[in-house]
Amino acid sequence: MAAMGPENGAGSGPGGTAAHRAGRQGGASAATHSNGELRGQQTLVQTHSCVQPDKALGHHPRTKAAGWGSFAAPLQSVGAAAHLSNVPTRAEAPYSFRSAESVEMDEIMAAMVLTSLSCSPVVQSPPQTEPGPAGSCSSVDMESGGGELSDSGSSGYWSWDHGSVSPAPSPSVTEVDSSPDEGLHMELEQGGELTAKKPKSSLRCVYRCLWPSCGKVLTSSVGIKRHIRVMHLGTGSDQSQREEDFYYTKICCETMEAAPAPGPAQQTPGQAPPGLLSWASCGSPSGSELQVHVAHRPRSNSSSLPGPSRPCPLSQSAPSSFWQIHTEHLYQACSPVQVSVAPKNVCNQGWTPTPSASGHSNTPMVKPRCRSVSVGEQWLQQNRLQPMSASPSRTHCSFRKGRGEAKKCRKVYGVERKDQWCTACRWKKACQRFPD
DNA sequence: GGTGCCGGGCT
DNA sequence: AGCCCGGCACC
Repeated sequence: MAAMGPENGAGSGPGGTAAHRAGRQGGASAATHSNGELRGQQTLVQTHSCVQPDKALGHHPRTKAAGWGSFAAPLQSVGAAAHLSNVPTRAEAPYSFRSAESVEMDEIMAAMVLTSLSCSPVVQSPPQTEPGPAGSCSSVDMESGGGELSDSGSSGYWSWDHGSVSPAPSPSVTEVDSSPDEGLHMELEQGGELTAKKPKSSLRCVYRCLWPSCGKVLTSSVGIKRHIRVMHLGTGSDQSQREEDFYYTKICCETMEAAPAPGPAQQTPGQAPPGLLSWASCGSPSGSELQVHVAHRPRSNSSSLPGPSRPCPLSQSAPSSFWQIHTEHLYQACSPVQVSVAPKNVCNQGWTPTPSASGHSNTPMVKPRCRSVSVGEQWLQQNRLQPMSASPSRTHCSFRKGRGEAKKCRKVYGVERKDQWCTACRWKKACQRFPD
């Protein structure tokens, strides 16, 4: 909340009005003590928040990191500002008999809910409104950036193992439950639930704690109530028991049956599949709800990346990129490159260059034998085309590749500098420094 | 002929 | 595993 302060003034964006109205709703709901009425108010909040991000999306220019921040912050702040501005209104409510402390907490919670809910539809709207890859990517970062504000970090939301990457996405919705602090990402799921209806799915519901900086997700309503009661509301008062419903949200995850090949055939490029695909590159679970996460996952990976470079919808060969990186040095059994998904130039060239950029450029560093890398070699490494992304079968196949324009150590360094060749070349093996 | 590299042998 | 080389395919 403190971070929202400076933004309050600037929160009068295009979406500010809607958010403000949502804030009013949220404020009212916060003061309301009837659960049923609460739900009704929350529904209204959701309705408003569904509209608002679209507006905002349409008007906010997508820029780089500054863009995300500047967008996400207003989203957050708008709700908070709107809510705070409505405190007097709510205070005037005839049934505001709570203690000041309780009211304050309600305000916080209302702001939290509004903020999170207003952010959620952003996930889906970008692919729909802006089919461009940059749009889809940017929106992801943008909204997830907003999520960071009220939650603990960006990368720790999801606890699946990136190391267990498999080219084929495996359906595992249960991983949602395992994450200790999803935070707003669950709202993202919720947003996905609102708009992204997938064809066939089995419904599965989880319950997320809306308490600030908690975000605990449980699979049973009883459990989440107990969690809220014990962890947040404290023992006892019937009031707190009644408010349990307000401090958690039910999230129905539609577990879509795993498609063997999540290809672009089912959906148009630039929509959910991009996220799914790029997500698949990260070993993501596949699921209608999780596709929303997918849209975020790359952010966490690419958050450290400078600029607009981020996974793009074209990342269909991403899995194979991993494969290549891990099989690239099989001959000498070098330590596999820690793939930190560095989608440099990904948006421009698709996925295949990525492995070359990350894998090969890192190769000299990973190799046990240290040597200086010439400029020409660096250029080769960076610009080498990989018409066919290497697949695991590549190491098995013994067919001879055409030489083409491949530059090998012999060509690069010449026979006179044989000591600079890669080991494989010196051994008359397949060159590992400049693999095709 | 030069090159890339598979297959195999040697240490 | 590291090293070396014969031999083959490709250019």
